[in-house]
Amino acid sequence: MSLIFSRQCEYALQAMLYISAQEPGKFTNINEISERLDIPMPFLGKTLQLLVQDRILSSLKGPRGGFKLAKDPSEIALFHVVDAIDGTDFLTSCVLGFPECSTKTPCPMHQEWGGLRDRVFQMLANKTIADISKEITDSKQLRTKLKLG
Amino acid sequence: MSLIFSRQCEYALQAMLYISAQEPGKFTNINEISERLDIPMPFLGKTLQLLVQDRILSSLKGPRGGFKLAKDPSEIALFHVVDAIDGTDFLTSCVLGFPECSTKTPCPMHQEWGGLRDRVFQMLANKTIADISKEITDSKQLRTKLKLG
DNA sequence: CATATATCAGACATTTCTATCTGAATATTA
DNA sequence: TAATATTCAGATAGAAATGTCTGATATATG
Repeated sequence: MSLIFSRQCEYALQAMLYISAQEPGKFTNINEISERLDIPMPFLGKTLQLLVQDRILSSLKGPRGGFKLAKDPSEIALFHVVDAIDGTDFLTSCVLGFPECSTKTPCPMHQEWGGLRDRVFQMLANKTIADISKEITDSKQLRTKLKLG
Repeated sequence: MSLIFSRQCEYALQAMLYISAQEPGKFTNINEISERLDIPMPFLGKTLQLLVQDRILSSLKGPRGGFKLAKDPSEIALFHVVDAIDGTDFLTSCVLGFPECSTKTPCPMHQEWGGLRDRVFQMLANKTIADISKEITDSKQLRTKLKLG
C-alpha cells in the first residue's frame, strides 16, 4: 500500500479540523470526536496526547474536560501536526529507499522527486488550521463531512 | 512514518533499475541483485514474482536463469511497477483518510492535494525504464549507486 | 467531601507488513 | 541421464503499526 500519512496521522489531522471548528476555547472530549469521525476512541486518545506533548493541543481532565487548541489556529500549520505524529523523514529519505541518496549521490528519481516533495512541504507548511477552519465555516459540505452542525 | 511507496515497492523499483542496466535480454538472478542492492533474497524473489505475473518481467529457471525485462524498456513506465506492487489506491483515496471524499464531497485538502497527486502520477506515468536506463548509462554516480561495473 | 467524568500511562492483543524456511518444479550443463 | 542451479509455491516467523483494556490521576459539580 502506498500512502502519504500514517493512519494515526490522518486521525490527528481529522481531529484537529474537528476541534478547530468548535467554539474557540471550548474543550472537546475524545468520546464525541471518535463517535463523529468514526475513530477508535483509545487510539485517538493516545494520538491526541502526542499533540498535547507537542504543545499543539492542551487538555483538561474531568467533567467538561477534553482538548482544545493550545495556540492561535493561525500559528498551527498542518506540517506541525504531521511532524508530531509521523516525523519529517519523508523530507530527506530517498523515494526509492537507497540508504545514501543526496544531491551529490542522487538516485535516478532524486531530482524529480525533490521538486514534488518541496511542493508537498510548502503546502503543509503554508496551510494553517485557521485557513482550513475558515474553509469549513464557509462550506456546508465540509461541515457535513466533519459531522458538524 | 510517512512514506510514498511500501518497502516492497522500493525493492521492486531498485531491482527493475538494476536489471534494466544489464545487457538487454540477459537473465539476472536474484542472488546477484539481493547482494548488490542489499535486499533480503527470499523477499526479493517473491517481489519479482509479482512483476512476472504482471508481465513486466519474464523469468527462467535453472542455471543461467533469472529475470529479464518482459518488454521493451520504453514500454515500462514506473507507474506499472508501482501498480503491480502497491496498487493505485493512492490515486483515489483521501489524503486525510475520510471514507467518502470526492469532487462533490471534498475534504479540506481535496483540491490542493489533487494537484500534487496528479503531478506524482504524471511523473510515474511518463518516466519509463528506458529513460532511467539512459540516465544510468550516462552517469557514473548512478552506476555506483546501483553497484554496476 | 463524594461522585461522576474525563485524560493519562502502561500493558496487552490484533492485524498488516516484512522476512525466512522448506521443498517442489524446471532448465542447463557435463 | 545425473548433478546443479535457479525460480516458484506455500507455510511459518518476526516486526511494526494499529487497536484494546485496566486502572491511576485530576477536575467539576452537587
